[in-house]
This record gives sequence, structure tokens and C-alpha cells, in this order.
Amino acid sequence: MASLRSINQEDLRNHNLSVIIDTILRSSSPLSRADLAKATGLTKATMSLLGAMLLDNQVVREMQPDSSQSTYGRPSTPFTVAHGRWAGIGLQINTDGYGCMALDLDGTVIDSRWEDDDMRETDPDDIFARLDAISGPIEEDLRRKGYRTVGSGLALPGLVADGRELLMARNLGWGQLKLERFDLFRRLGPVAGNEARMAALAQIPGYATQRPVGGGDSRLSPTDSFIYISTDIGIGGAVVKRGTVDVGDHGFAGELGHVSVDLNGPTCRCGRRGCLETYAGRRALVEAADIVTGARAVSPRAADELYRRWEAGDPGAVDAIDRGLDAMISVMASAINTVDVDTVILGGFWSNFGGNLAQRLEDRLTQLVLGRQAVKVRVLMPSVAEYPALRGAAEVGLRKFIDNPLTFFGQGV
Amino acid sequence: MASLRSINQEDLRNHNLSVIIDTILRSSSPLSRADLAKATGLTKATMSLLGAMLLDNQVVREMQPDSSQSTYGRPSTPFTVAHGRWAGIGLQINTDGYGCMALDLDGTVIDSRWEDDDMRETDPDDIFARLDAISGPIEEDLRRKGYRTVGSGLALPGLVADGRELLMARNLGWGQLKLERFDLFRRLGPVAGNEARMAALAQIPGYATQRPVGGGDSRLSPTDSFIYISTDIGIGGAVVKRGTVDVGDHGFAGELGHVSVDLNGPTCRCGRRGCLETYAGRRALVEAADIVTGARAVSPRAADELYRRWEAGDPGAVDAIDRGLDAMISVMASAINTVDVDTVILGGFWSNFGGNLAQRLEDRLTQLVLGRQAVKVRVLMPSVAEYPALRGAAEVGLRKFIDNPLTFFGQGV
DNA sequence: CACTCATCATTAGATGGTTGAACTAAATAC
DNA sequence: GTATTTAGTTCAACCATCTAATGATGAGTG
Repeated sequence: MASLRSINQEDLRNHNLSVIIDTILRSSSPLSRADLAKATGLTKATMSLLGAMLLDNQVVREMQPDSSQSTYGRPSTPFTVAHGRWAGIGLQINTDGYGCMALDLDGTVIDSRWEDDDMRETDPDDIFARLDAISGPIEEDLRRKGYRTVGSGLALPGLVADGRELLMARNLGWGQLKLERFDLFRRLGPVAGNEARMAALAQIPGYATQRPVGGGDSRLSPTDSFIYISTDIGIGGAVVKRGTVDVGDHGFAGELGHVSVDLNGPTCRCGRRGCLETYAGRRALVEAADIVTGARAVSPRAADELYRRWEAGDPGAVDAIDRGLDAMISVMASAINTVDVDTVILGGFWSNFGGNLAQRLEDRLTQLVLGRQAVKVRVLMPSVAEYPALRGAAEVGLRKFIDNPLTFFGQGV
Repeated sequence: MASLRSINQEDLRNHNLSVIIDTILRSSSPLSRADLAKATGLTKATMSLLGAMLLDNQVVREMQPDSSQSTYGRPSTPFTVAHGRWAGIGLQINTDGYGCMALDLDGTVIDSRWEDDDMRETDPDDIFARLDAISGPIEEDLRRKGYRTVGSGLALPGLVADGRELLMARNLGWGQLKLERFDLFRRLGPVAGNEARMAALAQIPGYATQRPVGGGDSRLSPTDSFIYISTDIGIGGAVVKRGTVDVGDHGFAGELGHVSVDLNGPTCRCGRRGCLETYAGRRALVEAADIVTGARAVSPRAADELYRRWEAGDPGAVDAIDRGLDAMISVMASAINTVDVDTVILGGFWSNFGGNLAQRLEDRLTQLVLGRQAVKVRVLMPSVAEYPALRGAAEVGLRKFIDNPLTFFGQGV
């Protein structure tokens, strides 16, 4: 538990500010000073002082006093997250394009650009230069509008170690890559991470931006734990525990696409046999359903065709999907037994397959996991489905501010 | 990151004391005030004050000043963990017996008792009464010697939820059980946990007792992450991340015995198919090697016979072991890809199978895991092999003190 | 052997974040 | 209009850590 690092009074204030901001973001309704004092355990006196700091630094602003909350007494003045001052930048390079997003602490997308393109077998230097070209103007725009950019994240479709080294991205055809070598990386200093992990972050309500009023997917609370599975050509994943992503020792925890469901199964390109990806990856499914093979099997059109045939009840398609589903369920159950969380969010193209898919998965998983007397397994569809990794990357940037607000206070732009 | 709870000045001191104690325990050589100031980031002044508190409360004592450390200057006065004041109590109920251990903060076993017995199909009330009968005198003895008992742990061979409810222990024939109903539990208030998780804790050098000089297994450092696999009739496991056990949301993370390696494999008693336990559990191996079947397959004698035949090269035994090994490797690789740690500790009866087993596993795993460019997989044998769960349970008790030293200071016994 | 220097440890006073208590503010109940 | 209730502010007091000065104790130096 002990973090092996001492703390002093400045850390104390920084921590308490961080707790307050975190509490505000994760709440689905505006909180007053009094509410925050109760929620965090601070005294009214301290809350009053720290509240003034947050107002001064444009982290929050006061709403109209609200007397409808309680029958008696002076009405409270709730805070909302201020708009227009604190921003995070998200960057993403994917197999089908690249883009950049600027996100306000209050959750609004300030600016965003996405370029569709076939990224396979591209030159990293070229791509980073192009990403630089679209992110530069966005940064400039932020400055012009009076924003302070507090951090950034970079989502990549591959294995990323320590937030700054790409080990490999097979679908891009990229190998090992020290990210510091790119100007863009040195300028913005983003935290790099796997696409699935960034997408998982975007599902956590109130992780680094104000939780939408009403709470988005009301089934998921800000401190829930879940496994996120990102499905595309490859299959990735992430483990979220009590509202924070589990990064692992080297930065690639949650690679569920390469959990094996059959130790004598087909050989995967990763070297193992029977990996989930060989049953439930987009390309594997298209080929199993005999739609097309080879290079054309990776195109999105082939997946659309698979979906049509599956809806029409074509036996080949139905069989392939069923087989993929069995593998998916096996991996989910194994992962739940390994990390002990009760919720699975199924992202990517698999989320298209039928409205009752979640329910079917839920029912079957419930039969399989340990501790089912005490655990109610849930399978949810992602609430942020549009560019989730890009948004997650921006939230990683904003999180730098939330974890360390004091370092950003009381100095110029 | 933010724990959603504010901190005040008392928490600050408590935290810093905790960090200091933690640092002392995890170090393999005695540390002076100056060393500790450097290691924790505290100033010499504060370190001096807090050091005096630790001395006053008999947490540490001063050794002879040591001038051999540096050529120049005043010699430092290193601390060692004091003996005779702070104790934790470990309790265990297993399929083959039950016992109690009292552990000093300095790592010495103050007292311990173990009763061998066949515990299958026993009455919980009876067993808890018997455990009470042997732990009572040990507690009394601690009091007499001037110890302060700071906490306790209870290791159980089954699924434990929230540290105080047994969901099921199949090998005992016990079902759901609220542990508060037992006198012993109410009196000592132990944290209950799965046997494998407790055993995993005991492998962490300096987790809650002073790290042995020289460091025990020098390959394992106190802040390493690893997966511990406990093998017996059933197979359990635990995930340790950066020196602390990952308990999971309900308290049963790491149940690797019920990770499936073949979704069409034999049906396991847990309801799934192809669980590791059906390939590599003690009973499964004995039956696969055609030694005996049925109830007699669970006896330790059958496992001894399996070991003899395997050593002699009997084909049935060798095949069974190889098959078990394949399953084990598959689960290890999947678990590593899921939680991203690079070390596996293989505990229980599997650790008997040959001196080069670890090396063989290491070599094969290295071929299978993702990120093998950046990760060196290690397979280790447990350094604490005698009653590891019992010792781990006692360390859980001591950890209460280490996490919260201030609450134990400055008041009577 | 006196002097310098480096390192360890303590002491005194300063700094600064949180606190408790008293106070002001603003609403409803009767 | 007065009592009551809840929200929020003010300020002296507290206390944990920090800075800086000082004491302690050894080795090196000429």
C-alpha cells in the first residue's frame, strides 16, 4: 500500500485539490461546497478555501444558488466544471487513419480532425509528420482561445511499452520504434498507449472530464471495474479496476486477443496456438465464413458482407459467428476468474451483432465464472463508440492536470 | 489515482511513518536515518523526529555505529527491526490439517502449531472450535511476553469474498459460510483469504516482516510483480503487483485453476470445460497416469507413487506430466498476457518435478508471450515452502500495523 | 597534533495547510 | 417577527514538515 515516497504539506494540498476535482468530475449532479466537504471528508473551512482556489484558476464556476435541494436553510451554490480553460490533446494512429482531438475538462470536444487513410505498410516518419501537421493548428487554436493544454495521449494499434516505445504494430507493418525520435512526440510529450486501453478509459464516466448529466450509461458507475474488449482485425483489451486502467508492469496488460482457448488450436501470428484472435478477429471470421481470403479479407467491406449473411441466416456465417462467440465467452470467463471483475464491455465491430448479444453473453458467462453466488456478471456495450481511443487519449492528457492540479496553478499561460 | 478521500496532517505523519517502516522491512541491509531520509525523500530533521518515535515505540532499535560504510565523516547508526513487541497471528484451515502461527515483525516465528488431520466433510463449528483451542494459548503467551498483537489473517482452501465470507470450499465439503458467526473470528477479527493468495504474500521479501539479510531468493525483489500458482488437488493462484497482492473486486483474483486451456476439454466440477485443474491438479494427474481412481486418488500417497513412476520414466506418468505441463504453460502465457507481469512462482506439489522444470518452463514461455522483445520471463520456485499460507496469513495481520502505525502508538498494551 | 573536510544527527525557529469555533448569509416554518 | 436550519466565511490556533544553523564524530593532511 505504502507508495515508498514520503509526502509533505504541499503534497497534502495537491492531493486534496485532486480529490475535490475528481469528486466533481465523477458526480452525475452538481455539487456545492457543503456536498464536497461531506463527500471528501474535508472541513467546511478548508473546502471554502480550496473552492476559492478552484474558482480563481477557472477549474469550476458557481451556478445559480439552488433552494430546491433541501426544504430548509440557505440555498447551496453548486459548482460546475468551467469551460474554456483546461484542455487535453488526444492523438491516434490506427490502421484506417489518424487524427487529433482537443478535449475540454468539461467534456466538450473543442476541436477534432480525422483523416481516413489506409495506413498499412506506411513510413512512420511520414505519418508522424502528417499527424504533426494536423495537430499543430489545433494546438495553436487552443492557445488563441485562452486554453492551457495540460497533457496529451497517443493511441497506437500495437504493443506499447512504458508509454514511449512501440514494440510492434503488425497491422501497420511497423516494428520497434522509440517514439522520442519524432518531433511531435518531443513537443507534446504524450503518454503513448495501446488503442484498447485508451478506448477503455473513454468508457469510464467522469475519468478526466465531467460526467454527463444523467451519467451516460447509467449501468456503469465511475468507480466500477470492468474488462474492455476491443475487436477489429486484431483483438485487444484492457482491465479497468475501480475506475483506473491497470497498465501492467510494462504497459500492455489486458491483451486478451492472445489468450488461448485451445492449446491445440490454429497457430496464431503471435506464435501461440488457439488465440482468441484466430477465432473472433475480423479477418479470421471473414475467412471462416468463406467470404474472401487473403489480403482482401481485411477490408471493412468483407465484414459488412459477413454481417449481411449472418443476418440472413447463412449457415457459414452463423457457424463462424457462433464459433467466435464460444471463444469470446471462454476468454471472458478466464479473464474474469483471473482478475476478478464482474463487468465486460464489448467494443469494436462485435458490438454490431444483434441487440440481444449482451444478454446472451451475460447468461452464458453467469454459468461459467467462479463465485457466481456472489457475483452478478454484466456485459455492456460501449457508451462512447465514436473514436473512443482518440477521446481516451485526450483524457489521459487531462488526467495529468487532475492528478497534479497545484503544479498548474498560479502561473501564466 | 486519487483515492477520493482527503488527507490531513495526522494522515500525513501516519503515511510517512508507514513509508519509513515499509522501506526498512523491504531493505536487505540495515538503514540509518540518513539512508532513510534519502530513500523516502524526507528531510534529515523530520527523519530524526520520526526515528525517535519508532525507537520509543520499539519498532526499531539502534545498532552499533558503523564506519565501514563510507570513508569519511561521522559513522551512521543503522536501525534494525526490534524484536519482542509487535506480532501478527496467522490461522489456516486446509484439507490436511489446521494451525496457528505467531510472527514477530522482525520475521522470527514466535510460536506455531499445526495439527495434521483429514478435514474432508468436517463440521465447520467443530473445526473453528479446535482452532480456537490452539490459538487461545498462543495469544495468551504473546501477551505474557509483552507482545502487542496488531492483526491476523485466516487462510482457507476455497473462495473467500470480502475477507469475511467463505463462498465454498469443495475439498472441505463446506458451502457458504458467514465467518462472523464463529467466536474465534469475532475475537481476532482476521482478514480471511484464499490459501494461494496468502501463500503468495509469504513469497514477497519484506512484505510485512524484515527481509532476511541477503534477501532470501535474490532473484525476487520486494517490489517485483509475479503470478503465484498454488498446486495441489485444486489449483489456485494469486497476482502480485509491485509488491502487493491484487485482491480483485470480490476478493478472489488469480483463480488460475479455472482458466480454460481447451474450450472442448473435459468438464470441470466448476462447470466449465478444459480448466487447468482437470489437466494439472494432483488428482487429475494421478488418474491420468492410471495409478488409482476415485476417492483414493486424492491421497498424498498416490502422488508419491506418481512421482516415483515419473522419475523411473514410466510412459503413462511421463505422458500425464507432459500433458499437465502443456496446460500449465498455456495458462501461464495467457495470464501473463492478461496482467502483464514477467515472473511466475510455481508453488505446491508441482515444484517437486525436477530441478530443471523452472528452466524448461521459462524457455517455452519466452516463445509464447507478447512483448517478448521487452520482457524476460522468469519462472521461480517458492522461497518460503513450509506453511507458506500460514506465514502469509500472519503477515496480513502485521500489515495492518505497517499501514497504520500511528493508531498503535502511544497507548497501553 | 592541530586543522580541514565529509557525513551523520539534532535543535530552533519558520512555513504553511488544515482545523474548530464563532460568525455572517439566506432561506423556511410558524 | 422570531426561531430554526443549512451554506459558507473568517481567523486564531495547531501541528507536521522544512530550512538553516549547530553539534558530533570520524578520516585525511602536513
